[in-house]
Amino acid sequence: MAYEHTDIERKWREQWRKRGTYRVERDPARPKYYVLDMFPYPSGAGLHVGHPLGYIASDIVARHMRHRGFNVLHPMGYDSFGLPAEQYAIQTGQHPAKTTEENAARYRQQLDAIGFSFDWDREVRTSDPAFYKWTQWIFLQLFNSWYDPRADKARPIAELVARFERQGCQGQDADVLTGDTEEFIGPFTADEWKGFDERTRQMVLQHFRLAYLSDAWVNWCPALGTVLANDEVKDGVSERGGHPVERKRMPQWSLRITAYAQRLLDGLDGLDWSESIKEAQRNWIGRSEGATVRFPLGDDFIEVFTTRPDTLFGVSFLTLAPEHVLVPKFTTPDRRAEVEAYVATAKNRSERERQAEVDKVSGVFTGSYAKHPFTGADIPVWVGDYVLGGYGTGAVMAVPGGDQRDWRFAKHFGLPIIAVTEGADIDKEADERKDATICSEGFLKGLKVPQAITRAIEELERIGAGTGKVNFRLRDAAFGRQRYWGEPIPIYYKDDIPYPLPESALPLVLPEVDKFLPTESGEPPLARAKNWAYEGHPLETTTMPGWAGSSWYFLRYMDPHNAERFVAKEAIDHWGQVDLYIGGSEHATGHLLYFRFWTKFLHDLGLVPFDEPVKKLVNQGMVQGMSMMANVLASSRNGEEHYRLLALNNKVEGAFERNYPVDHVTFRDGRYWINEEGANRTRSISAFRDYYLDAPVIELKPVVEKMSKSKFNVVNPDDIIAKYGADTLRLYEMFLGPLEQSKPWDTHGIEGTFRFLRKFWNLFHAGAGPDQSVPSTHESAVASAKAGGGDPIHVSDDAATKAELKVLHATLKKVTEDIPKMSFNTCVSQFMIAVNELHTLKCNKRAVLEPLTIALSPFAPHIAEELWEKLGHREGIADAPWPTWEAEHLVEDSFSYPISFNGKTRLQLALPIGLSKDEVEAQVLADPEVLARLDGKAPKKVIVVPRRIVNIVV
RNA sequence: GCCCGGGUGGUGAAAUGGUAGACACGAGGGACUUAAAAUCCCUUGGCCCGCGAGGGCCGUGUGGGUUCAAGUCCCACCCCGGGCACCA
Repeated sequence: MAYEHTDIERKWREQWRKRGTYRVERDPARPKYYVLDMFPYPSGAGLHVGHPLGYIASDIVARHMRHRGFNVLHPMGYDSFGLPAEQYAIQTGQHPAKTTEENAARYRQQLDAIGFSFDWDREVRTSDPAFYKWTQWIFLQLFNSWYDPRADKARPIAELVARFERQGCQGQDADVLTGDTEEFIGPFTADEWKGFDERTRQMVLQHFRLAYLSDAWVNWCPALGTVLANDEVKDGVSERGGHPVERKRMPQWSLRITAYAQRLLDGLDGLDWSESIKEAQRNWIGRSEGATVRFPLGDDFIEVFTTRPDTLFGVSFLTLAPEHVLVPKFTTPDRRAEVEAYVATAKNRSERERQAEVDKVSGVFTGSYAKHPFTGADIPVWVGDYVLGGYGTGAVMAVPGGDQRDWRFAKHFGLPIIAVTEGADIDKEADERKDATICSEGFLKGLKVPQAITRAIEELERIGAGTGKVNFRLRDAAFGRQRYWGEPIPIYYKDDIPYPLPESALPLVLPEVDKFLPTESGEPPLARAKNWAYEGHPLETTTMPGWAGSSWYFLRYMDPHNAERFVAKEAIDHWGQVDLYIGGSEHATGHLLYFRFWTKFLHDLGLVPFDEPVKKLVNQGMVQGMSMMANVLASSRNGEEHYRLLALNNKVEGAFERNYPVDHVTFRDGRYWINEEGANRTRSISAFRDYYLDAPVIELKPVVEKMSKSKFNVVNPDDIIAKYGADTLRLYEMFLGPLEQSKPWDTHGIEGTFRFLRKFWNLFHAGAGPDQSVPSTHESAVASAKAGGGDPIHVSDDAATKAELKVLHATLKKVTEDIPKMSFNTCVSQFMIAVNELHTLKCNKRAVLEPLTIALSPFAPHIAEELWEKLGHREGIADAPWPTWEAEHLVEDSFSYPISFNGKTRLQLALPIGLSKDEVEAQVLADPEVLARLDGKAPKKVIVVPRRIVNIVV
């Protein structure tokens, strides 16, 4: 009978659900394995064929490990808070919860159709109060913790308070872990602490809490009533709507991830992650060693960070960032107007812009002079937007002789350029070499750069003008969003001082609001809620960002229904770290860094026994779409002829004989783009051409680009499954190429994997019925399936031949070795080879087909399960032990040696396996053809690699 | 500019330093069929010689090198993709 994938797959989807095949319980008797996919956001667009790529790979590993006797955790859920649902809500008034519910249902339907072995009983959603109760709870732990530099870990804030009461804040404690914009808090004594009022105490503690409220620079858009991310701002206006955006200091919740910078950096070394992701994280954390230097100015000072204290004698001016807090103080009255004007424009430019426009030098003199700590010379203080407020101290000591940006600034404003290194041509450019010798006058003269750095730091520390310091590029993470659809932050305000909600008040459930927009006065949407208060005190109105829930969700899967704890200790102890995490590389520095940060924090509190969430990380490549571009010759109104590009997402042949939906035509990037899917109205291509282009087609060519709805090149897995089945889809996605690589999707290639499954099926059914050569109709297949799956298969219980066993074991070996290497494409190829060979051998032996079915089941679970049942098994295939390969079946009697002359293969010679090197050489040199080629000459050298090659050098 | 990937047939690709192009698509030819679909068989990197059996030369982005032997290792460069960047 024919391979009726639709019926088989429907049958097993139901059976697996009924039987609870993929439900998983903790089993201490077995070793555990945790396979996780990156948390998806259930978007309204549904899945395209690129999305399941990683899920299929992880499913294969999960199923494989289960066959190997592991207790496998393989869950799925939704990162269901997020912007798209909120935007949709703003536009339509539909509650985001409803949109989210619908989208999740659609996702589920699509995921189910692919036959994943997810344990859906463990599904979690970040927008579910039962889940975000614990996200809020972790936030409270962060709020109630500080980072103790002595222990190098987070500790309860109560310990810090006790410490202040005992000995105040001195030394190391006073070296507070400030966020990027906090003002410096000086040391204080225990008595001073006791004398502080509540407001001051809370303010001081904000400087230590790991979740803290502080004033931070944000891109504020008054028209939208919201804060925008850097990439939502272009040319000083919002990308959406073009409203003006200003840089503004606003109270913002932040997480002190900077406290973990060094540990986040160090932890990377032990991880089995791709080097590119680890590098991206290292760059993002951006550790640099150097020194802070204080330049006195009146009763105050300017502190800078530099990696080159050896160039101190080359300092000719200081530059402050426009947003630096001391700018107003150091501006002299005669300069005030000019400085204020400059600051007003400069600080409103986004950081992106300031960084992008390298050649535009701008700045202004404040009128003040600071004292050089070594020479006592007067150093003019400037303001320049090439200095960023958020990095280092927001001020630089400018060394035009040693730093190209300082050099450009000095050239532009005619400031002195002092040579700091020997051999520098400072008229042309700064000398940034790190192997130079210092030439500037002073005690560093003649030293090499590294020695000079050490010496300069010693001197700075000796005279109390500075200290050696490690600086990080990493900044604290903004944690508040002026949005509705996120976790409410469990904070209330009493006399404007933030206090945490008690644990008993969690979850703080997202309130109903009349509109999902900011209030008229610019408050976030939550300010619209009635009675948004705790015991009469107003509640925080910002919500958490998208990455909050995803920073710890992997723990919740271990114990998803626990109402008492975020996860039970026994569950964490059993499941431990994620053994394999699969997802896109776009999360390199966002999610994956926060994920590690939260895990380390929870580890510090003794809540989890490990401090890295993921042992092995694999990034799947992108599946790209294929767009067809047509070059057409078009005439414009003024009569000029020029080429236009027209894109189609279909094959070239006959493209212009079909009808195209006009509403799927867009003009973008100077091109027309058409899509032929989903038409309401259609217009023939000739009419289309007349209407739009009036032009003949000149050329058609395919273009590979991102698969996306906006490019009309999306391929929906549902369509593929309807035609070929989920097993074919799974195999084909894996067959496309290495998992990590990006590759274009071409539906045409799928025929090969479909044919393979049919051939595999036919191995069991050849000669099984009178009509085997004639495929049965769809109706008859349904009927026989209803009869109880008792369709005849035709397998023999005879012993397998040597040749058959060789095919089987070669395949088992390849697949067993390649799955752990994530090399799934080669597995599929091997299955194809096996089936082709068994077909040639006319093999229908149970002894061969049964183990092969188990090996195939992680890749194509439906067909495997169906055949498994037909082979007479009552238990499902999921727990069938993985068949092991045996080397004895792979030994050959002879090996066909490629005989090469000077490295070029010229002939083949079959020789028995057991021969020694010398015997091989003797036999080869006795061969008539070899002799003929040697033409009487003696070979210079003969290389014999047993079972590999013979190379004759002449 | 810096840091990661990657360049192999018409296409997706394979290849512990050891027969480059497995496997699959597409294409061409053939069988079966009234026909189509499905299935099966053969050919398929390029060029050249030969009626044929067969044989030769070239070939893994480019140029060098190491080696008996290089897609694979080393050096220099070019191109494509991704990330980061006035980071002091």
